[in-house]
Amino acid sequence: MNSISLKETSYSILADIAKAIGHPHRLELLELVAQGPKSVDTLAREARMSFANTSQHLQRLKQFKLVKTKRDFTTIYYTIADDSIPMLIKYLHQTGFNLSQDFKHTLSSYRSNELIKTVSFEELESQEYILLDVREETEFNFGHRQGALNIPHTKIKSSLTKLDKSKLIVAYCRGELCSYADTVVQKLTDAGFNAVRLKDILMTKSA
Amino acid sequence: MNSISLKETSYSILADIAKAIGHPHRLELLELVAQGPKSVDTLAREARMSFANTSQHLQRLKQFKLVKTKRDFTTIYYTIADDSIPMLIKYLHQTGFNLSQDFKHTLSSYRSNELIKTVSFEELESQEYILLDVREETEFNFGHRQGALNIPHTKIKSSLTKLDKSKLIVAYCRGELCSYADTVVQKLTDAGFNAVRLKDILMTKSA
DNA sequence: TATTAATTCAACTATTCAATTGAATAGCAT
DNA sequence: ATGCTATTCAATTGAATAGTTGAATTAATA
Repeated sequence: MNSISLKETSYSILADIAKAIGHPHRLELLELVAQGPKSVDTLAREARMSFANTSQHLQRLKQFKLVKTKRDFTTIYYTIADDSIPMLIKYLHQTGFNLSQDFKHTLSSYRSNELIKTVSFEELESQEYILLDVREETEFNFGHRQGALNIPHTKIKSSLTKLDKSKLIVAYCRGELCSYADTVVQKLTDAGFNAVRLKDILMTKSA
Repeated sequence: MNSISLKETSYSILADIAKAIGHPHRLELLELVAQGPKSVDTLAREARMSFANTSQHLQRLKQFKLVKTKRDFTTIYYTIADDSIPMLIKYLHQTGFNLSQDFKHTLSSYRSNELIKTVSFEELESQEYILLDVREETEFNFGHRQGALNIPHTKIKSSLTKLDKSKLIVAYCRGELCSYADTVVQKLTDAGFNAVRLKDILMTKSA
């Protein structure tokens, strides 16, 4: 193999990976499985895609080795295949943010319009706050930010007594495109809490 | 706009960027323009693509705002549109390396077979060496690693007297898929120099 | 104004990708 | 062996992408 065909082969492999993430559904599926093992049924529901379409996209991700599978009796769980993939998607978000005014502004103006404040760790400084992970318990167990309290977004209303009204509540979920933290911030604010959403995007297993 | 359509819009934008880099030719063109402004003619020649095809791919990259253009009389120069793009491609390389045995091994076994030693900065430690940038002078001027000497790969044979045989020569070019540094290492070794290729991949403007 | 250089656009053909529908498969329990 | 649950596969239709050929456009020069 000479250096030209080597170059062509190598670029083709990289292009295949980029194509694998070059569809909105597959990007979302990857961000979901990065939070922990999930079944096809769970992924289809969370992402609001048809079952067959979800399975088709998962086959493509599997074909290019971005996901791997583990069967538990009749249920097949999909997981992220390598820790570099969430990093790659993080940089894709960064590039999207830098290149696309639509990407940059529609998210922030939506949150601004809904009166959802966002905050980064740097902005929090030494201020006292409760870090609230609103993902499912299985996702929290798979990996979460240090010091976070887990209250799944569906259970927030029935868990208000667990929270201290004197402290700032900083909620996060699966990434910047996940709206569960938005919903939680709104509900907590309505209930008299001082609640904001964490800005930092898609995290690795343990922060 | 509700949160679901916001999510869909945002993922579509990110997917478009991923699709834009989801072709071997476009990946190569991006790595070339990351080294400094280049004309269509130059890009077609360097990448060994037809002129029309090169132009078509550049239009697609421009459509998704990964490149921008600047006209100098009749010549149009293409440049990288944002510094996050080389970072994104760097992570794509990392993911390719982690996921694909072919990607990981064909490059290193090719170099191993051609007796081209590779070395990283960490491995160099405090050893004395000459850092040799073998790209074109225009690329070197656009940005290069600190302390590097520039001898374009086409001029290496006529520049041997510029190099100190008592020192290790560490050559680099545009990235891990660029073979110019391979060629230079071979020629220098044949001429009695102790020459290796730098491992670290695609760099930003100034190291 | 005509010519040249550099580049983009349009049309065509071939190939690949995406969503849906329905069939087939895999594993487990009875 | 049969039935159930969960999932994958195959075929179809339509959309999107890729490379080539040749025409058209843009800018500068004579």
